[in-house]
Amino acid sequence: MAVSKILKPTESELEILRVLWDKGTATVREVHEILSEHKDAGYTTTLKLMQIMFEKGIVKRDDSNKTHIYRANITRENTQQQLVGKMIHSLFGGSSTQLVMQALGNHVPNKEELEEIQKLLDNLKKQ
Amino acid sequence: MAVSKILKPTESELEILRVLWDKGTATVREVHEILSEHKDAGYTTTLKLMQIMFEKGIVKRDDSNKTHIYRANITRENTQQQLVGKMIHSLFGGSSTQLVMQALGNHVPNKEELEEIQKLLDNLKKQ
DNA sequence: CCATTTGTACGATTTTATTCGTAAGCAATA
DNA sequence: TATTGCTTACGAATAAAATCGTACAAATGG
Repeated sequence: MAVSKILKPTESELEILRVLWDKGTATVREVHEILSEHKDAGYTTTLKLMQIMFEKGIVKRDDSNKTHIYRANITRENTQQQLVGKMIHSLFGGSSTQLVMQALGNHVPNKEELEEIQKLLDNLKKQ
Repeated sequence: MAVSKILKPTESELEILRVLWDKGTATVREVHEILSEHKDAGYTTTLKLMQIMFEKGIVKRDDSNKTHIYRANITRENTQQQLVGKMIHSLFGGSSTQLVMQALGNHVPNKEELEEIQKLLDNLKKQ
C-alpha cells in the first residue's frame, strides 16, 4: 500500500477546502465566487491554487467535461483532527484539556451545546 | 495610545516562543540548544529568527551585555486565544463546541482533567 | 599577547506560498 | 463565420518565511 504523506493544507487551501466540504462538489468558478465575497484575488489565482491542490492530491476532479468539477480528497474530520492535534502539541504542551478550557472559556456555548458536551463528558467518565 | 497590530507568529516563531514561555528568559544559544533536539537548523538561523522577532516586537531583549537575553513580549494566553479563535472560525464554522468535541474525542483526558472540565462546565451552566 | 571561542549583525540565497498575465481551446450566438 | 465569453494550462513575478555564510567584536585562556 502506498504511504500517504501527511498533507498539511496551507491557509488558502483551507479556504478552498471549506467551500468544497460545504458544497460537496464545485467548479473553480463557484469556489471563486464564494471566496471573493471576503477576499480579493483574481479568478486565475483560485484556479491555480486548485490545480496545485489537485497535483498534491488534496482534491480530486472530474475533468471529463470542459468545466472541471472538484471535490475534496481529504475529510474535514481528518483535517480537523490533524490541525487540532498539532495545536495541542505546539501551543498547549500536549494537554487537550487546556485547549478545551481555552475554547470554552473564550466563547460561551449555549444551552444545547452545553448539553452536548456534557453528554460526551459523561461517556468519557464511564470508561 | 499606539494601536498594537495583531502579531501572528509563524510556525518557527512559535517554537521559539514556547521555549521563552517555558523558561521566562533565554539566550539565543539556550533556545537553539533546545530547538536542535528536534529540529536541525544552524545557530545563525535561530539567531536571525529571534532578531526578526525582536524587530516585530514579538520578543523583548536585554542587550546591555554582549550575550543578549530574550523574553517573550506576547503572552501564551493571548496567543492561544488568538490562534484557537482563528481555528474555530476557519475549521469549525465558528462553533467552539465542535472544537471541544473534537479535542475531547481525540485524546481521552484522565480523571483529573475530566473533573476540571466538569467544573468549568458546571460554572457555565449556572449562568 | 595571541589564538580560540562565543557572540551579534546582516546580506544573500533558498524555499514555499500566493498572485497574475497570457495563450489557446471550445461553445454559444449575433 | 467572426466575435465574444468562459474555460484550462502554465510560466513567471511577487511575497513571505527560513536558512546560511561571512564579517567582525568581545571575552577567554594558554
